Amino acid sequence: MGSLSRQRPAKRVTIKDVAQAAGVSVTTVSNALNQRTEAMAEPTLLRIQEAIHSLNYRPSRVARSLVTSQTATIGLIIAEIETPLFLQALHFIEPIARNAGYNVLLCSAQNLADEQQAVNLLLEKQVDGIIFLSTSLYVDDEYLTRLPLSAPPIVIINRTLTHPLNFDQIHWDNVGGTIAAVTYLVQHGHSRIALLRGPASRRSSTERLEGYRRALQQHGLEYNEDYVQLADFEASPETWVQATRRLLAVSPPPTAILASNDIVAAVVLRTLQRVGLRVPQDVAVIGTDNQPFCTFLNPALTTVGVPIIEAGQRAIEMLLTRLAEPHRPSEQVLLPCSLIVRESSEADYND
Amino acid sequence: MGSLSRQRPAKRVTIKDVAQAAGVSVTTVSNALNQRTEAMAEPTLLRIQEAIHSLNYRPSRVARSLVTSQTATIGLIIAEIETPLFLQALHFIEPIARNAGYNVLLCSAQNLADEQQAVNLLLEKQVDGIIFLSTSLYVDDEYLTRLPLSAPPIVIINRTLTHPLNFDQIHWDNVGGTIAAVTYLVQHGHSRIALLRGPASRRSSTERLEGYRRALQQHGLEYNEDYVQLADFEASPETWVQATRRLLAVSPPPTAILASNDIVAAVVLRTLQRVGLRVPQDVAVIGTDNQPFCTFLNPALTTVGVPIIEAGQRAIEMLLTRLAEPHRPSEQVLLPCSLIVRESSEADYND
DNA sequence: TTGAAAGCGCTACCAT
DNA sequence: ATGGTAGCGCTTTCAA
Repeated sequence: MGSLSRQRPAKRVTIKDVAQAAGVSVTTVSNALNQRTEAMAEPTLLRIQEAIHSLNYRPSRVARSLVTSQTATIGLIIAEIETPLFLQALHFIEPIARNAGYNVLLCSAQNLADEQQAVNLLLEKQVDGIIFLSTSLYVDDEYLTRLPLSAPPIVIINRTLTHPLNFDQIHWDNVGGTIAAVTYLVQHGHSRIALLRGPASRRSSTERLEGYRRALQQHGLEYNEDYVQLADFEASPETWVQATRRLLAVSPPPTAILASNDIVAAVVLRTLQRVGLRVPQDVAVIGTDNQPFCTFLNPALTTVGVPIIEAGQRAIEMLLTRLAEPHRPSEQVLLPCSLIVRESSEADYND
Repeated sequence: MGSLSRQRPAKRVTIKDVAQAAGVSVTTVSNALNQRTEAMAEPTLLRIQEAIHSLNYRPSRVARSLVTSQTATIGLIIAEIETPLFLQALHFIEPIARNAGYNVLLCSAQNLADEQQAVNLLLEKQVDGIIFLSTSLYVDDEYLTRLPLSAPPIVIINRTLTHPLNFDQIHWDNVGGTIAAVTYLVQHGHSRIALLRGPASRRSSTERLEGYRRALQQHGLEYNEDYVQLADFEASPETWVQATRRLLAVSPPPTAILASNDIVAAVVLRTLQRVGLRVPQDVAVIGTDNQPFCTFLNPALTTVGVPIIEAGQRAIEMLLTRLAEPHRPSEQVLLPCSLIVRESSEADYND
């Protein structure tokens, strides 16, 4: 835990001090603090408020939590805190939680060990609920089956559980999103559609590849492995450039490229433009994630949106619902990934 | 506070249960939990560990906090949580805090009322320290002069205080950053340098305008008000396009444009390219903030970096230092804003 | 080497 | 309409 050796400059003003100053009992002060004022004499309440003011008193939630065993805080364990997309979810989760009277205690966790430590900590701090915002990397969740009975409710976003666990869960439909993108391209006359796939270690990459294959099949197009190249979004941009060049070297070259995420797509855009190809007239480009910067690329990037905001909102709402109704059956939600059409795909083909 | 009416499914296992199971006193268990094991008999310790394991016990930090009056958590009040740049600071603050044994409790605050509420909450939750990550909007901080003596130490990032308050503070040098950008442009042969300024309500915008004027003067260039247009980054992108067009309509038009932030710069880039101008050969463009996407624009964007990461790191470090040494004098840090040269400015001029 | 008991600041029950 | 008091789960003297 590190060494927490420090003296607070001044002793805290307590409910006792307030009671004494107002000439009432602590019970009465407590009642006043908790809006149990119906049966309270006006002047008493006033004296208490006056005492609170003049002593600059703030009730201790720590003491309150000890007796109520509720902390009014929710733990958020975020795996990919370096990804702006995931961090962005915070922007929506925090206000909803706050409006419901909860604060968010943030823990980032890069791996299983971090994650276990975070969970332990949140249990020790007695948070009222936990949200996992996960990567699509496979993580062993065996330890989650051994939580104490007193553990708070848990909501899991974007994670395939490896053990039977009946938590509330939220996923998004990577397969469906990719199918939507391919279908859109086919409808605009494309038949030579390439996929820059992400690393196989990610469930999301696998699912998108799956969606790509299925969509081709649906539209009676042949799967050509030359049109599928690895563009690992964790590797260097130079590798994405090379992957793009490999696609362009195929004969005949693709007329549309699905990129493994929006950053890769931006680099693809640039690579195409630098060899003199026009987007979308010569090649259409579609990204993945719908990061904010998509709108101001040149051309603005068409992309398969990951519903991270909805996921964050739903997660906190599900948690609040469960807090209100602990015994309701657990819920599984699959959010759609929808195609957001912008300029980088807006041309029709005939070849 | 909302209504927190809920029963925990199961009673918590307490230190008492552990003591009983191990056949020792709670004191001894407490000693074991807090590594005071020097004078402890081996078998006793083993029995305790065994009991902890089999009961699946987690000590309550709430109870611990009540007696130690330390919570091992730090409050972060973040004004512009919607800005990826500010959110990004979290990625660096959280791990440092965690390594030092602290968690981060997050509060977003859009205005003064939010902020006051957040501060009150953090005081009630008895966090060990508070970091303010502020906008450059002017906010009244009178209420901060009236905090109770028991209030924890505070570190303030990016805020000009309106009242005498001796908190640790971190700023960054917007004036210097803009001077660096203009100087760089002058050295590359530019003399017609335009500024898309941000809204006057922001200190940062005012400071950048100030830096622009000073730099022109330093280099013996005349201030031409036609070269200064408003591009409010809170307004619509269409207004930035118009501001850019106004600059291009000036005779003679500028050969370089400093944008109010990177997003505006991206739109400027696109606007220039769409009227057939090449960047940087015809016009150089420089952004502000150094957001991650700068690197994969086409051309990659030269920008004046805002040291948000360093600010976050320094803030948490300053807080930890103060926690260790409460009585050290307060510290004021001014971090440099340095020019990050990329492709959008890499051409020399002679006209 | 271990234990008993006071007390952290509050809530909640039971009195009056 | 208000108060006394037990007790939340832990740490921390002080004693044994």
